[in-house]
Amino acid sequence: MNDVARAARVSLKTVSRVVNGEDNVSPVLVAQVRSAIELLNYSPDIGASNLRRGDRRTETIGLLLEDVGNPFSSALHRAVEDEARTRGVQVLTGSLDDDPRRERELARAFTMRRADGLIIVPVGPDQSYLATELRVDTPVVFVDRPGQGIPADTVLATNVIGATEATRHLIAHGHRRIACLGDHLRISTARHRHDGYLAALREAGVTPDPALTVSGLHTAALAESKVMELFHRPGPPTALFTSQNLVTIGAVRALRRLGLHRSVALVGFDDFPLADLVEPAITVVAQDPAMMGRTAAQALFRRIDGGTGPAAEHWIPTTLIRRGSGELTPAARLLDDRLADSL
Amino acid sequence: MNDVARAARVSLKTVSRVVNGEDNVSPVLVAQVRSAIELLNYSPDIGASNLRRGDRRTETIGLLLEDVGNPFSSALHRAVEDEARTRGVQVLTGSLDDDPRRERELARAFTMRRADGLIIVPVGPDQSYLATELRVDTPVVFVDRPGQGIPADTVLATNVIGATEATRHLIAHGHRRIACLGDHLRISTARHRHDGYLAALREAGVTPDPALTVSGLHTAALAESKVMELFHRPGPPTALFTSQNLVTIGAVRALRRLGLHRSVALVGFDDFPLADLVEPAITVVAQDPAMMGRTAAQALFRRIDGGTGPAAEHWIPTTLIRRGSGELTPAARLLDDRLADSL
DNA sequence: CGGGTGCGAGACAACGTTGTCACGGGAGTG
DNA sequence: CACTCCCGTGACAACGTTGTCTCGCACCCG
Repeated sequence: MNDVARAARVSLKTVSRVVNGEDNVSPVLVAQVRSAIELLNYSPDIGASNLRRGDRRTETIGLLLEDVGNPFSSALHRAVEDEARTRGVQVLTGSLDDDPRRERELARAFTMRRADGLIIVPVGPDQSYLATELRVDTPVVFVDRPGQGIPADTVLATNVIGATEATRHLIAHGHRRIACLGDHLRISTARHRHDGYLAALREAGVTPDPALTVSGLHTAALAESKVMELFHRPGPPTALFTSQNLVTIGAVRALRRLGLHRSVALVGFDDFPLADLVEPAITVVAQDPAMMGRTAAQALFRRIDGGTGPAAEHWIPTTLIRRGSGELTPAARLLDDRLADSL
Repeated sequence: MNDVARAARVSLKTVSRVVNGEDNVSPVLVAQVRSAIELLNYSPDIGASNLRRGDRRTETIGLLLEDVGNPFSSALHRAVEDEARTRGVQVLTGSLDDDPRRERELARAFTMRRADGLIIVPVGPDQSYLATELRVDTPVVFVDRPGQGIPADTVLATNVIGATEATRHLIAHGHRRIACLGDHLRISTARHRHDGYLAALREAGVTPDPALTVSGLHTAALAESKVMELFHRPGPPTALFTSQNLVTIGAVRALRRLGLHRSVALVGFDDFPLADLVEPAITVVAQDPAMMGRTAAQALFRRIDGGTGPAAEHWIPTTLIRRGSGELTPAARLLDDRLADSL
């Protein structure tokens, strides 16, 4: 900027005025400065600018996701980016991989870069570290899972309701032995979806069989092998409720290998691309990750812009999408067996 | 930092020394400073630090993707992040949505934030603007597509070879009327894949039918309708080569609606999740986005670390994955028709 | 015992930018 | 014609941090 001032034969301050589009600079000097900027390929340093400025905005926010590579996270990411873009704000991203240490590291890294705010899909059991790790007045919004130990706006899917609806749907199709497969129950989404499953059973007067709940599934491969196992035991289920993306996919693979994909009903929580193209198409309780991301970003920017008031909870509804796999009845099993025999 | 110095009753410089882990500070003072830092929740400002520092590293890089939400981009993103993580570097991301204006805007935004380097999936026809938009010595790496107008390391999939292999595979299964469906031919990947398709036809002595090349497909919905159209015209193909992810998915949907999914062969360029679960499973020429991202990041960090030498080209090989859809023969069509009649 | 050496610590300037204030001159007012 | 006011411009300090220089002191060697 010094160089620009020299080249344009004006003071440093005048260049600053031109760059920031302030009033009261004569058109002649503006032109001079502009051409000097052009000539020297000058690019303002937003960091140095913040240093001096009163308001301190880096126009950058941090986004801590489970894994930028997975569909749910990347849909969320995209929505946050779109919302940020309308404000000229850039997004720093990081994957947590279920590692609380990593969560903390990233929060620190983004704080050192003076992010204006953070959107977090929390993985650790406790986020109270944020109170000290963050600078005062750095707003945080939690998405997908509630954070613990620090009040903050939170955006959640209606996990219990959605899971209840999924299970109720299976019950309505005549199922009584319904398995619930999901991640560790210490993860709030998995727990809430399991709660919804139990609620629907209770409501229908079905006594839950603990042998039909499998938790701790966090990869498709693991889910696949556990489902295989489930069907090699006595008293297998006639329907599956899979409470997460990867688990659903693992279950589909397992049912296929077992030749049961046309006879065992399946409803998954969280939609995924191509769910409509497999045979049978997969019935799911779809979340709306785009809406969740948009809502979270809007909440964050409201806080960044000085919004006050107690921490809010935003509930994003889920939708049951009937595609076929969830509408199979227990009878289909018998029918299918006969069909298989006839070939 | 001033406050910390006061609280620890030492000079500013001593705090700086402790924070940066420099030698020659007495253990007593180190402890004092540490506890003052703890007490005040002090967090260093990496921006201010760079301002003074000689080397000027923000430990932040920029990543310009097609769309953070699509599987190819997000796999790339993940690999770049992993590579950056080992170096304590954070990643700023942005989606370009095929908009050259956006490409330029983001390059500028990341430059203002003093990113140490940029990894770009270029969309514009010309990247020479980078020469002026970027600060000198900001390295750039292009991925997936070559950039024009500025020399830079480039990471590319073996598009021509992969497309040739895909088409050859279809020819080997007896096909002669093979359609090539893809994005605008001004996009280099689409063009190269089309070139590979033509090369394989030529090699086999098949005269390409221009009516079997459809370009300009950039969404699954558009691809779906164009494929439908293709089969409502006289002389339809017996096999499809789809040169991109979304086009493949659109084609699968179309074939299904037409009831041709078991009789018209299909090989897609670029793998996608669940390609193995649809019926028939989709044969693809898989790219290795993780390898591409890793390679790009490594190249970038080499430059950031002062690596010199002429711009390098890195070619990442593709792999043909046979899953069923690409192994259907023209005869399958007849067989399928008869089967359909018999039901 | 004198002089050199090395180590711990601080003072100060500078990085790129902007807020604040001051200054000079032309226009407008009485 | 003197006075005020406003407009365009520049000088200067300050933001948070670190490189450079200096200083005082303890230690070692001859």
